[in-house]
Amino acid sequence: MRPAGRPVADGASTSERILDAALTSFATRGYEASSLDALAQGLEVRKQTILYWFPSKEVLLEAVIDHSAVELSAALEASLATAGSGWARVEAVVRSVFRLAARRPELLGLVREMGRLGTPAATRFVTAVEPLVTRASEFLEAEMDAGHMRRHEPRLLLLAIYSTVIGMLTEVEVLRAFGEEPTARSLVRRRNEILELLRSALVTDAG
Amino acid sequence: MRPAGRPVADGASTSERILDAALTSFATRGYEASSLDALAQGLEVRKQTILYWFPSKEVLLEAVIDHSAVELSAALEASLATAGSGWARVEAVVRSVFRLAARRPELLGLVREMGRLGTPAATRFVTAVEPLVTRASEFLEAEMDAGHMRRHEPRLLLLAIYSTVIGMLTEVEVLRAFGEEPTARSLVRRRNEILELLRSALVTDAG
DNA sequence: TCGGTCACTTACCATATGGTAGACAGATCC
DNA sequence: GGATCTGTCTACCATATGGTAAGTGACCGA
Repeated sequence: MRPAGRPVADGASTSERILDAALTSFATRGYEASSLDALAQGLEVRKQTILYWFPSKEVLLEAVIDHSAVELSAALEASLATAGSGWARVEAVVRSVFRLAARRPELLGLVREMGRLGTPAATRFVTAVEPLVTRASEFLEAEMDAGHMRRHEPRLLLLAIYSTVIGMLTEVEVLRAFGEEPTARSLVRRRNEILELLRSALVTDAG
Repeated sequence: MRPAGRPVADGASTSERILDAALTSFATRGYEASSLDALAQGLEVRKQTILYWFPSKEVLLEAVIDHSAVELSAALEASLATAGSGWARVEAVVRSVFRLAARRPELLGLVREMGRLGTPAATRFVTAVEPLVTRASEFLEAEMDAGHMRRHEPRLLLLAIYSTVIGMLTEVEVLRAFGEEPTARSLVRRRNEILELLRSALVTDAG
């Protein structure tokens, strides 16, 4: 029995730990399938502690969405801000998405979960990510104008890149279902194939 | 109040209607988030009728998986059996996947749901689809041997194709979240872009 | 030292869930 | 016409769920 009262401040705060565990659970098991009880048990805390920080499960979801959108945006904004232009810069961003997928798969998992969650949640997420999408679109458009890339609708292009990466996540799941745990080597090779696929589809001879 | 006793035999049988509704619900809302009550209500039937045909929710899931695997395999085996070789035949199969995604999105949605469902369910599905995967792998390998396609590990190649299509499904969801209902025109154009992407990545000059 | 706040607890509650037991009505077979 | 089988129903149950109310102890400022 853990005593009541103010806890020892070891590492992450309770609300942060809740957010993190909720993100993982929502992204892997799904929002509706995640129970507050199970969440609390994993955190070695009572369910009411969760409801103290986030007055309802829906509010918790919104907080998870906002938090994730910020983290996602920060990670990608950083790579978007790197120097360079043309394909090199696109490749840098895509590689950072790969890194993000390896380091925080829950983040991309949550994005995938968006389709399942209703319009309100999806809208909230999209709104939070909108600035990032706009920046990326503008960059792509500039590159097309400069003749470095084939002309595409930039939003669709982003979606193509995004869905390719999401697809790679799914691939890993399917491989596991086939009982073949992908090796680090094979994953790296696969990434390079995907990059080559994107490059050949996007870049002009001048790029 | 619908009377008890034997129902009128109008169209699909009850068990088929249950299977179909369950597939849709499992694929869109997820297995755990789908309640038997809600399912029954949609079918204008009591929950116990579902439990009469499928003695537990888990058995229902297994039936849905088996049923879907058969339908999926049938649709793709048919297109695999078409004449032709090289890229033309690959394109025929991919196009049939696109058609399937348009006609029965639940089927591909269930495949995507597999990652969430535990190992038993995923194993069951993979086992049921295994012959199809083997056939497709053999075809791809033969094409590579004949020099029509660049050399890849055929399973990874299938996964690439699969994840590209799954990705396109996700794209539509994201577009909708952005409030942009994709038009039939834009979807067709997108499909052609994806086919071109695959072609350029797979086919050799001799293909 | 003492009241207040903060972080977390126990004690409940209404509802929804998957599942069981058994009644009941129509069809079928003898 | 009665027994039986089939498909659906009503009645019920144990458990799990999201959420409310109220308590408890540690810490803090006056």
